[in-house]
Amino acid sequence: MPKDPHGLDAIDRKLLGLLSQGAEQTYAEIGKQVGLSAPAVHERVKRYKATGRIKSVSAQLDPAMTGKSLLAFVHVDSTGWGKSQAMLDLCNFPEVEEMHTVAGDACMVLKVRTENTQALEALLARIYDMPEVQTTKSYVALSTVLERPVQAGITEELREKTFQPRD
Amino acid sequence: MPKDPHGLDAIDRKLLGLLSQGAEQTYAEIGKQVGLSAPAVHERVKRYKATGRIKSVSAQLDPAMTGKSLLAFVHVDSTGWGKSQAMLDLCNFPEVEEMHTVAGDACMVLKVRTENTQALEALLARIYDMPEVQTTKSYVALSTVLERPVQAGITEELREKTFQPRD
DNA sequence: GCATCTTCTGAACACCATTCGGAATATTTC
DNA sequence: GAAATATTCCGAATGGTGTTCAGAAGATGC
Repeated sequence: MPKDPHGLDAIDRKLLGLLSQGAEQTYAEIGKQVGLSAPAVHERVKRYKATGRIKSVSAQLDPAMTGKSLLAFVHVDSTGWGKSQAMLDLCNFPEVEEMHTVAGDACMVLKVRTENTQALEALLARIYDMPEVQTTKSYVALSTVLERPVQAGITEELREKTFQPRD
Repeated sequence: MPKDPHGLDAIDRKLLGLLSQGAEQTYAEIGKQVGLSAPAVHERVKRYKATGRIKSVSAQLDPAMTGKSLLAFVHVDSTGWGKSQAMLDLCNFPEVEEMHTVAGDACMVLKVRTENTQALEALLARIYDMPEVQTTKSYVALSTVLERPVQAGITEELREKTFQPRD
């Protein structure tokens, strides 16, 4: 049973992959797909939750079906340290799904989902109201080719194909 | 029982909100929080799945715990139509979580999660190999303030605070 | 105001998650 | 290398929960 550098064996990766794509099968059915009995699957899943590998099990909502048809990434450029209280307050909007501080020519990147362009405009107006905000750049999604949760797999190829310093 | 413009009443929104934040409670417990019996909750949830409001119920993995410590948004600028086959092939990498075509000064926005900077570099090298790709800009996340799935709520304030054309 | 459709509730059932002892396998230790 | 320990697994039993059903309550339409 060879273990990954992250303490996961092949069955673990397969299990996490299956669970991340749908946690509605019974443990017996899942077990059949990985060659384990139901209690064995249960034990492993319990461990994933205890160790934090599985953060939560939750329902994925369809954005369009709940009034969030428009997706946009908003880059915010601000003077000084970007993480102001006013910025953190944006997290209270259900329209704001992600907020990251980034390296690059923007201070923060927001992923927001609004009902339409008007609501996005209103949200942007709110952002511009902050005194420290200098510029925002919005990238409105025209079509989403792919959107999925964190995947279990890793590409070995990417780990190998790196430039090795010569000694 | 007043219905939203999206065919959802107050209980629906509350239910979807609860389920999107954790689908591990029993129907009886959930029902208690919204003032419904277990079978009633079950019926509504079944309807959400049938109508596509709930896309799936799945486990959320911790990126760091599965070897994806680095988060980056990659903007790809390409000549011609961005959605080439080579670009679509990137979806096969578990490191690529999102791919959108956007309006703005970039053609596509990718959300990628790699083990480290080396793996990101290898992925970028792969992108640059495409003949149509002109430029890429990467925004590496230094810290993630907020990251959560699609929320059920909508901010009424954003709908109201829009500029009304005068007639 | 009556008929129809929808949605709820409580009880009954069937299924599945969960627990447990014991066997098999890996890991450590001497 | 073999004994000792720890880990992981399976099969069977059980308690809890999802699920179904019939009937009541409510909403909707004519």
